[in-house]
Amino acid sequence: MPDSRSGRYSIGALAEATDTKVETVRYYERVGLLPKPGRTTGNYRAYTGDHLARLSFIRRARDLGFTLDQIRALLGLADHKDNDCCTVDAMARDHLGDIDRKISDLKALRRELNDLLGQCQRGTIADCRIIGALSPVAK
Amino acid sequence: MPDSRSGRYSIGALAEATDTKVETVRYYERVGLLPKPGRTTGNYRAYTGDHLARLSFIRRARDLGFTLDQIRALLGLADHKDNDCCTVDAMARDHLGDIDRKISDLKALRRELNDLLGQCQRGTIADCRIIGALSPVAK
DNA sequence: CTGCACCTTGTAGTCACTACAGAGTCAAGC
DNA sequence: GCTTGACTCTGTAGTGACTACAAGGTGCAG
Repeated sequence: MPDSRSGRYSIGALAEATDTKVETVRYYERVGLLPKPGRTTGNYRAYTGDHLARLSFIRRARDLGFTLDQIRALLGLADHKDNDCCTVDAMARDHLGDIDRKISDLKALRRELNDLLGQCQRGTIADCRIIGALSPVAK
Repeated sequence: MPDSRSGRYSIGALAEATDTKVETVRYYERVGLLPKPGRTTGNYRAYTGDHLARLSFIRRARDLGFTLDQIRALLGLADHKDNDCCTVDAMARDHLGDIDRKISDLKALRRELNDLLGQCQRGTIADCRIIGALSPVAK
């Protein structure tokens, strides 16, 4: 929770409010995703509500699987409120395509691994079908 | 293709045969997944059929999404042919569970992103639903 | 003998963090 | 005022699984 007098957050408070590790908050600052906050007399970072908003955006987008580069782009777009939002839409659409590809890859993988598992006869490694299926044709 | 006289492969030939980059083959050697091969007079690596078999195993397991640590374990098990294969089975089963979790996570993500996309009105960023959905409640 | 493809080692970069070490700050309790 | 403990600071290095590059050596065809 923010210091009631100044409305400012310590790094720990900001981290907790956004379910982020303190180190990660500093990391976002280092790579330029989160603007450098002011400092207290003791050189502690003092964040504002704007920082909280921005960090929440970043975390939410990360949860949705956007990369930090994509988020940088989204933040850039979000800062120009009079642009039209087709670019944002296109980015989300691209991302959706990526996710669809990943899902179908994983499903194929699942099928294959499951087939392998169905063949386990609980014998010795020498006739283990899983090891066999992973091994090359013959050597 | 192997040198016809010795049945040995250069690193490039091994890489090509297993659809692996040369650097990756050297990387597997460095991290102890692939045994160090013999060398030619000119200090080139000279691989045998055993190396080819082992690298094929590694690549196939990687394709199936096993981590290098898991592959290390599988290779260790595969080397003791009289062990029973329940351990292998359990590893594959665990891995299948991981994959199922990933698939359902991605599906949830997909739903969420798709809902967001359905709301695009092609207006300005100021009323973009995607940006809005990513942004925190109010600041 | 010249060119070129291939190989060698070593090092550093990628992504998105995460984990430390060693020091400083701050507030509460005694 | 002093101690304790939680918090914060900077800087550096580690993770996984590669990937890229530099600067040099090797091997072979023309």
